[in-house]
Amino acid sequence: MPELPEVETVKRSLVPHLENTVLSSVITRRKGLRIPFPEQFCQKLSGKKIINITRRGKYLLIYLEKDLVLIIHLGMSGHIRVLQKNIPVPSKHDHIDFVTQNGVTIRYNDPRRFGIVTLAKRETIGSHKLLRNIGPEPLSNSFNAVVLMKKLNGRNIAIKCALLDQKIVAGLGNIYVSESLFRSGISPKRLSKNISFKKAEKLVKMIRIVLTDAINAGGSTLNDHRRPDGKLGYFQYQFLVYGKNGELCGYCEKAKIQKIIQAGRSTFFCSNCQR
DNA sequence: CTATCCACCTGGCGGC
DNA sequence: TGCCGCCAGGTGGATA
Repeated sequence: MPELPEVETVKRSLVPHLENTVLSSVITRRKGLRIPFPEQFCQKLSGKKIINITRRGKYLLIYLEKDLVLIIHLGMSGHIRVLQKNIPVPSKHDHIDFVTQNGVTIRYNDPRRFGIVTLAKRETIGSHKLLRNIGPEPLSNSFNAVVLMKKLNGRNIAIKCALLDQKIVAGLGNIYVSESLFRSGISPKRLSKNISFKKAEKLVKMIRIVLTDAINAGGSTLNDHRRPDGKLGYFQYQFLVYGKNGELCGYCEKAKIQKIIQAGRSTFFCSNCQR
C-alpha cells in the first residue's frame, strides 16, 4: 500500500498510538528488507520515547528522543498493522514488531521485502541519502506550476515518467499519476518539455485534488490489503482510468480506456480526453 | 540525457 | 490439482 495517500493514512493511524509513548521492545525476524537493518537496531530503539511522526513523499519519519529518526518505506507490498490485546502469532511475512509500553504492537509485514526500515540522526535527516533528492511535497506551497515547469523544462521524457520520478514531485506512484493526468486532460505520452504553463497549472491543481480525495477516502485498497486499523481504503471506487483498460471512458463515453507500457509500468488513459 | 532492461522478492491470477 | 507465465501501489543500477 505505498503511494502518498496510503502512507499518509498509515501515518494518521499511527499518531494516536505512538506519539508520546515509549517503545519497550523491537523484534526483527530477519536481517533486513531491501537493505539490511542497522547494527543494534532493536537495542537502539528500545526504551526510547516517540516524539512525533511525519511523512516525506512515501517515507514515514518517526522521531524519537536522543535525536533518533526511524525511517520507513513500504515498497510495493509493505503494510503496517496496529495490534492491541490478543496479539496474533506472527505470520510468514511479519518482519518487525514495535512494542510500546501501553500494550500496542505495531507490526510491519512485507511479502516482497522491497520496503526499507532504517535509522538516521535527526540533524542529518535533511541530507540523508534516501531523502535529499526528493522533490516538493505536492500538497504544500512548495509545489506549484512555476516549480513544476522549471523541473519539466527541456526534458524529453514522457510526462507520465516525469511524474513518477520522485525528484520532480514527491509521493506520486503508478495509480495517482494516471488519475491526475486523466483529470488534467494530458496524454501520458506528451513530452515534459511540451507541457504548457496552463496545463501545468491544471496538473498541479488536479494532483492536489486527487491526493486530497484519496487521503480523505483512507487511500486505495488493492488486493484486500488493510489499513493499520484494519479498515479498508475506498479511493479505488473513484478511479477513472487505473485498471479500467477496455472499459468505455466514463467522461467522454466515446473511447475506451487504453493500457500502455511506459518505462516498464502500466499506464491507463483515454486517448480522446487526453492530448 | 533518455530508454530499456534488469535486479531485488513473493503471491495471486488465468490458462492449459 | 499442478505447473507456467504474467502481473503487481517501488526504486536503483547497468547499459546502449
